Amino acid sequence: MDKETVIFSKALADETRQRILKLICCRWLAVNEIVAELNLTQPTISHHLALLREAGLVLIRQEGKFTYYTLNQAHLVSCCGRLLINFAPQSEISTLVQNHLDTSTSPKEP
Amino acid sequence: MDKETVIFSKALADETRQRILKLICCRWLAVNEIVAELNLTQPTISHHLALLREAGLVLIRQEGKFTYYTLNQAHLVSCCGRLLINFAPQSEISTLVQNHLDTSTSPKEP
DNA sequence: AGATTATATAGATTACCGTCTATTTGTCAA
DNA sequence: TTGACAAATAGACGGTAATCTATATAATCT
Repeated sequence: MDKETVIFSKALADETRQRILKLICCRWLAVNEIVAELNLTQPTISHHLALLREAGLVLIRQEGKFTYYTLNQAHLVSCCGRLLINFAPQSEISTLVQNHLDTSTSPKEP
Repeated sequence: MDKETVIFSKALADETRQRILKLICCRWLAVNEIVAELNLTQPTISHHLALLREAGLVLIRQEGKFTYYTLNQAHLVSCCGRLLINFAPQSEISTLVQNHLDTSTSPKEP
């Protein structure tokens, strides 16, 4: 059983977490900036960020008293790819993904 | 907010449901056949199948007193694609998926 | 050092979810 | 029509998870 895809799906299975991921998709945001965007308390946001961190879905950078988060796109791509390969092996897209994951994880040709 | 990706993720956010999807990935199985494979009661399996049905992840065919289920690969591909486009727009794979979804949902050229 | 701000953690509460047993509904065969 | 089997639904129960308030930890500023 592919446990990783279950962990991944659980991490995404909440509207608040998807809103957070959308916010930090292509940029680094500090926790208080995320709090300012969503209508929730700071501990709630920290809780969700901890879950996302455990799922490997965020990258973290500490800077002074600020902690910046951004979405780990590579891991998300890898997990979506595994879902496609596991559950849609007959789809054309799966072979595309398969090739992509192969070439993007192996070292470059000389 | 993309509600569909939340519904999709919730549907996958359980090990039992992923095991069911794996079983019915490329074939039609009756409920009692699924029950026989997993170590759970028939109502539990029916409950999960209902959730998967509401998420659009299964196709259903009635035949006499048997009800056959199979994984709806097209819908799974579409949802994974939306995850990638939403959350990994900078990834190479996203443009591949984008093109794939465009061409596979529009009518064929004459 | 003390005050202030940023974030994480602890603990409580409430709602939701996975599973079970019991029952209902629907289909077929005798 | 009755009996047997397939599947869905109802209701109960225990566990998990989302949110909050309160507090702890850590860094910065005066």
